[in-house]
Amino acid sequence: MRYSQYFLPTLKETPSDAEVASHQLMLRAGMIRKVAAGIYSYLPLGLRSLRKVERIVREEMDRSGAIEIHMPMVVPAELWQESGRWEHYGKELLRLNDRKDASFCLGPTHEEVVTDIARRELKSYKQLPVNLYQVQTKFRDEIRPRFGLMRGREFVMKDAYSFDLDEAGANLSYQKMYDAYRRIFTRCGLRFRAVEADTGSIGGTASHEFMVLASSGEDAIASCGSCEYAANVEKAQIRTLAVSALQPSAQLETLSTPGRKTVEDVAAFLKVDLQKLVKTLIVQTDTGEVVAVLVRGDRELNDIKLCRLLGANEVQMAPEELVQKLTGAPVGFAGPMGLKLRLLADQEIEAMSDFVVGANQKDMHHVGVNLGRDFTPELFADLRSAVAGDQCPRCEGALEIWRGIEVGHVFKLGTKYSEAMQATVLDAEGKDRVLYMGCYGIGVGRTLASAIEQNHDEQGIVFPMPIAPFQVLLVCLNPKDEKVCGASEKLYADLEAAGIEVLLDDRDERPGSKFKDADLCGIPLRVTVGGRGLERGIFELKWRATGEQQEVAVADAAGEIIARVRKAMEG
RNA sequence: CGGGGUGUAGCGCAGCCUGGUAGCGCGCCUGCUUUGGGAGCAGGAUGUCGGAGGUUCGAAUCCUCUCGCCCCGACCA
Repeated sequence: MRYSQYFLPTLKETPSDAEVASHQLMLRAGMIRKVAAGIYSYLPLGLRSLRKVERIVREEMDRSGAIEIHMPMVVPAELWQESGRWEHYGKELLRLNDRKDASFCLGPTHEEVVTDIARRELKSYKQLPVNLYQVQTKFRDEIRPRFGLMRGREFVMKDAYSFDLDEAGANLSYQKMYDAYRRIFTRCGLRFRAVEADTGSIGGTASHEFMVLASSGEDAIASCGSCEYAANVEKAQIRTLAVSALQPSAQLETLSTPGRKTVEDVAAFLKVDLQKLVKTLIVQTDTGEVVAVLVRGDRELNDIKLCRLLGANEVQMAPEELVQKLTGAPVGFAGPMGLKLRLLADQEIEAMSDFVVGANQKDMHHVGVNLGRDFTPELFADLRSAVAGDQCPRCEGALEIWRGIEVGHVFKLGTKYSEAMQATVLDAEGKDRVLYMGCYGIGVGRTLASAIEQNHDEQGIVFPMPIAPFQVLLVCLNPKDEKVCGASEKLYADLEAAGIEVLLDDRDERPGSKFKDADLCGIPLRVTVGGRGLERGIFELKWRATGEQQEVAVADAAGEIIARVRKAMEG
C-alpha cells in the first residue's frame, strides 16, 4: 500500500475528550473516529488491525472445533420473552419497533437466538457436541460508554455457544474454549491472567474472565503471589482466620460524637484506629428486603458476595429516610444494638473486641462494644472485598491486587436457556434430555485497544507483529530523488511479492514528519531508504519496539526483511 | 440517574467575570526556499460562537430553557 494513495489521517495533537492511552493513540493514528457516544467508525488502519485480531480468533476457534455461523443483529422480542430476559435485561437492551409495530431488540448477546437454532436442528445426542460461534457487531446501551473502544455501546464481539448432552461433556467443551482463549490472547501478544469470576446476569455455574493487565483497567483482580489462584475481587474469597478466644476487657460506654458521620471522622475524634470501628450498613435488596451488614471500619462491603448470600440480584444502600426510620438516627450513626433487622456480619468481625459502633441516636457512638455481651449477629460470612495482603484461600500466600481489562469471558451456562426454551435431544435410551450449554465471549475491539494499552510509549503505538496493521513501514525519504525512489520501489515490489504487508511512505513530506507518523502508527519494522544510506549501499532497519537499528546491504535487504518478519510473526 | 465540567475554524485553545462587528497556535490552499526526527518566508481560505427563547440601541459575553460531549459515582458480557 502506498501512503500517498491511502487514507490515514493522523493527528498531531491529542483530542481533548480522550482519556486513556489506547483511545488517544487510536484517534491520533487515524485508526478510529467517533460517530456518537460509544459508537465508532474504523478507518483503514484500525480495520486492518481489527481484522488481524479476528483472524487469530477464527483460527483458534476453528482449531478448537467450533463452527462459525452468523446470527442477526436485530432479534424479535418473542425469543427474549421466552428466556425471560426481555423483562430482566433492563435499559441496556435497545428495543425498537418495526413498521408493523412488532418489537425487536438489538442483540447484546445471542443465547436466545442460538438456543432457538439448537432446539430446531439438534435432535439426537449423536449430533453432539456442537459449538457454534460468530464474529459480530453487538449493541448494548451502556449507561456510561467510555475510553473509546474499551467500553463502547456498539462493539465487535466473538461469541460462541456450546451444546452438550451432560455436564461432563459441557466441562470438556468449556476446557477447550479456555485453552483456545489462552492461545488467542497469547498470540495477540498480551500479558493476561485467567481469573475466576462472577457469572453476573448471564447466569450459570462457573466462569473465568480473561483479564489483560493494565493500570487503566476497569476491574480489579486478586491473584496469589505463591500459587495459581486468581479471581475478580468481586469474587475473590478471603480465608477465614482462626478466631482466638477474645476476652472483653472494656466497659460499654456511650459517647457524644457531634457531627461525626463518617468512620474516618469518628476514628479521628475518638483517637482510635479505623480497625477498631465497625460500620453498620443498612442495605436494601431488589426484592425489598432490608438488612444490616457489619464490616470493619477500614473495609468495603462487597455487593456481589452479599447478593449471593441473600439470593438477591442487586443490593443498594438504603435511602436516607429509610435509615432514619429504621435506626432512629440520621445516616452515620447506625449500630447493631437494638436494631430490628437481620444482622449479618463479615467474618472478620468475629475476631474483634472492644470496638466502636453507632448508637442509633444522633451524634452518639458506643465504645467498648463486644459480641455476645452486647449483640449477636445472625451469621458471620465472607462479605468484604479482598485487598492486597489478604490471605490466599488456596495456600499460605498473600493476595496481590491488579487492574485488568476484561477481554474474554467463558461461562458454564448449564441448562438455564435450554430449559427455558426447551432445547432438548434424545439420548441413547430415547429419552428427552435438556442440553447443557456454555457461552464464550471475546471483545474483539476491546482486545485491540488492550493491546495498545499495553504496548505504547510517549511516541505512539508499539504493535505486536501479529496484530500490526502492516508488518513493514518502508519510508522513502526523498520521493523526488530518482535513485532513492527507484530503490524504494524495487524493495517495495520485492516485499509485496513475498506476501509481506508493506506500507510505503512515498509522501512528499519532510523526514521529521514521516518519522513522527511512523512512531505514532507503531508498525513493527521500519525500513528507511534515503540518499545518505544509498550512497553507502545500505538501507536502515529499525524495530519500533526496541529501537534497535541495523544497516543492511541493498542487495540483501529484501531477503533479510522477509526472514525477520516471518520470525516475528511466530511471536 | 445523581454530582461536576465543557461546547468558539478541521484539531488544540484564548476571549465571557466587566456586553460594543471574533482571535491565537497547529492543520489546510498558493508561491519561493528548504529536505535524516513534526521547516522558513510571503500570501490566502475557513466560523449560523451547540440550539431556542429572553434582556438590551447592541449578546460569544447577561438570564431561562434545551441538546451534545467529557469526568466522578451508581451500574455493567
